[in-house]
Amino acid sequence: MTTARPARKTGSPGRPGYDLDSLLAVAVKVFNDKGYDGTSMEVLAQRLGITKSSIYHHVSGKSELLELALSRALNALFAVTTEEKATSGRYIDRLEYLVRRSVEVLAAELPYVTLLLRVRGNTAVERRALARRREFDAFVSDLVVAAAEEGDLRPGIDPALTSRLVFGTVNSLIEWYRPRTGGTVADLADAVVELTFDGLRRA
Amino acid sequence: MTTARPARKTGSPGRPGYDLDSLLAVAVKVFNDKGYDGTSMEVLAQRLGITKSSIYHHVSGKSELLELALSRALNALFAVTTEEKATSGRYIDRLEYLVRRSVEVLAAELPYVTLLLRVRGNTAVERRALARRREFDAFVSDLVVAAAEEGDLRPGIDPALTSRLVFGTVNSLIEWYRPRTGGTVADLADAVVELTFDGLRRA
DNA sequence: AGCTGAACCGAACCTTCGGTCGGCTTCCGT
DNA sequence: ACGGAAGCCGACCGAAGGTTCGGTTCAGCT
Repeated sequence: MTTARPARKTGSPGRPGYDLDSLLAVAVKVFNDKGYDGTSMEVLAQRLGITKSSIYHHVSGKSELLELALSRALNALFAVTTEEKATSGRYIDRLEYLVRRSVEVLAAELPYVTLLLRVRGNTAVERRALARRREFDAFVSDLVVAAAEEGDLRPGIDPALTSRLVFGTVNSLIEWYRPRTGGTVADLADAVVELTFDGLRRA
Repeated sequence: MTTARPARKTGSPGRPGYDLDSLLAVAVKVFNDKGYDGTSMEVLAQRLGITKSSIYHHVSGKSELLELALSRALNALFAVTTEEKATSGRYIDRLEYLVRRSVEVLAAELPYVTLLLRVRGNTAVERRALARRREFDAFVSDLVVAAAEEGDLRPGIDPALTSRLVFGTVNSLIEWYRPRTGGTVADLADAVVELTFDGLRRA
């Protein structure tokens, strides 16, 4: 199960090997495979092709790996909330845009977002991440409420419930979506938006 | 964090305390809280209000607790696939019925299904559960394909993708649904079915 | 009263875990 | 050609992990 280690991009001084980013990428993959708690530094080192102690040259400990990964996911998601199309125009259009972009971010940063969505809150690092995630959820929830107030949603829909379901649909992508398997990300986003906004049944 | 232990129903011989079912219920709750790998037998014992070793009177080990819980969830889900309304009639109606009943099962067996949906496949027990879960997924996937062939789905819909999205929506309920918070389970099932089949946008 | 069955306890066991320490190797720029 | 920077290793440690074992407590039955 030992993976060959990647030659780092030349041009920088020092021995070739992992830099923080390439190491993090492997670590997150393993975390997603076995779960954070289920991953020991030992097996992580094996998959990296280096020893346990070498990991501590790059990070201060296991929890820092987690923190770096979670921050990356959260930053990518929050970046969407400040894009222009998410902050102006009719609310249902903002919502559609946000759903579409969320799918795209999720696809682009799949391993990191996956890890984020599985955090349980066992440690301080995890609890901080959960708090930021709730902020993001609130942003979307507000959009649904506003879209309902503008009269663009089907009548009789509960906004709070709806935003959770929509989110659930998007987030569930991590369970099966894998890059370069079938269509493009844009196709995927189209399908999600279509199902969410127009439904399954023939009109 | 020590929880008082429940008095078992009298009438049976032996010292009062936990029986397998009541113990399992607590264990699953803790597993969902902290994750299976994140739960030590020590903290589990604390929450039970008994000692570590006492747990081994009821089960052979940590993994048996997991196995019992996962079986319970899987049996409940598979039971739906043999109900009459899931095996006869137009396929889109079978599908709608299955979605509705899945929501109900998920609500009724919430902790157990939650645990099931978080399994990663680290151990043999987990891998067996994942295999059975894939069987269930295949059942639903076939329904969507058949409904498309009967012409009851919106044109241009990819059945494989759709079944995954629909399932994702249902399964995402475990992330936030809690019993006795707001409406009944039937209301919830209605909302899920409505969003899934008729969509969000005003017609 | 005495026995039996179910549930429980305490202390130990061995393994695995996350983390530390001091020293070595490989590359780049000069 | 050589010095510093970046990367790596092997041996080790204390703590926490799951599990075992011999013995104890408590309720109901006869």
